Amino acid sequence: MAKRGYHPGNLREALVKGCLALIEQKGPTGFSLSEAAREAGVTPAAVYRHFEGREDLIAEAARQGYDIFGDLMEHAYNDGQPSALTAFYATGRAYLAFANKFPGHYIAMFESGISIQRTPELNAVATRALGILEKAAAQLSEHIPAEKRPPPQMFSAHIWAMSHGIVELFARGSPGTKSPFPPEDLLETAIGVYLRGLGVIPQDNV
Amino acid sequence: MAKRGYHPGNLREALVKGCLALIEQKGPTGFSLSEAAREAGVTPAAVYRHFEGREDLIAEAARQGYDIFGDLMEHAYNDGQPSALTAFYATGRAYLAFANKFPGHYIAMFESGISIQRTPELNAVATRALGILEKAAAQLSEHIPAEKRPPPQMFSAHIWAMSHGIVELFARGSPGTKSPFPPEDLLETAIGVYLRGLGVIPQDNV
DNA sequence: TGTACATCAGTGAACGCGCGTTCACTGATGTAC
DNA sequence: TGTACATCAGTGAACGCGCGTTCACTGATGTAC
Repeated sequence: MAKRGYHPGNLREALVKGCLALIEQKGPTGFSLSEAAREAGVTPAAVYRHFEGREDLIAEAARQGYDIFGDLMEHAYNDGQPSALTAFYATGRAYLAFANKFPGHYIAMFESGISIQRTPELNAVATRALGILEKAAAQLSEHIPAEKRPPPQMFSAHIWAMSHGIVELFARGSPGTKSPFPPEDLLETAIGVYLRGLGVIPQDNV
Repeated sequence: MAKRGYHPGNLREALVKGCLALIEQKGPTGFSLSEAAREAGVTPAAVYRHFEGREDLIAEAARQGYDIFGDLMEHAYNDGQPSALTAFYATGRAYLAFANKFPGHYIAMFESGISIQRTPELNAVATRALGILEKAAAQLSEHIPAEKRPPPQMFSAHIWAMSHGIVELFARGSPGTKSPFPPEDLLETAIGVYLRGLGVIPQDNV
């Protein structure tokens, strides 16, 4: 029988889980390393067996987040095939769904202030996830009349920014800035208007 | 001759200023009340003469931010008159300019997690500022063919989200997510595409 | 199968530190006469 | 103009607290023979 708080082999995961729970409750800087240890039922000192400190712990949470995020985006993208349009919409929706379903990871990734460049591994996993959005954008942009086609990178940056903005302002309990529209509708409509502006959807086909 | 650190009459402002500097350097939760006091050259206890605590101090920074923001947006809006289109573009640009020029205020307003509902005064000043964006949107939406006109609130929510997303991801040193495009261009192009999608700008007029 | 030993992942005590908050205090400023 | 007094905005000492970090330690697990 294990002693209270004795987690051989899985403390690392338990700490990340506790960290995520705390991030959701108190924000990325609203808790201490000791608190995270307590959450996992363990002495603060034990944390140092697995992480260099608080930042390192959050970076690991973000890393896992980008992993999940990448998978989600990839699935959405593939499910939308072979239509470039459907695939593109699906990745947008997946962004929002991810933020809803994994708020702790989302915060660790986009609001905690930890750098994507922090470790090569974090960089790689983030690049992969965001690359899928760019791929979807590139594919769709082939359908755009050449003379009004923006660079696909700009294209995906726009959609990313829009999704992120909607999440930040309207989807999470961003304080007091509720809009009268559900965030999903907001995003859906925004992408629709945007794509019409690009000529990907015909003007009449409203 | 005043003693070192003796600020009769203006400590309140000095504290807000110090707080803004610290927010820029360390983020909205990266400093303590004592640090803010030190920044203003004053004992921690002195802070309690003017604020209830750290949160209250940040709320005041946000309040001043919304005030400035409202003025900026209003000027931009008025300068763009009488063209609804020009006025609208100008408010979008003003959003970005504000984030650039007053990063501390911007963070206090949109990233510190303090609620717009915190005090009636904060609520009022925020509502005023954001109302200008809605006004510009409403005015512009009169130019949109009725059958494809989204509610102006949705319209302004889109532009707000897009601006906010661009600021968060690309304009401030958001870690490692530099895009190859200047944020101003990103926003300008995004709004252009979006307005084309709405039919406010003719499709050919690219 | 049993024993001896190395490794590993935790404990818990200890440390110095800066924090938030309170309190009686002090000295500068403003006001009445 | 001078004086007495109230008010106001700061000081600085004190407190208890939780934090991060270190360290020697312990006992469970895995491995060799």
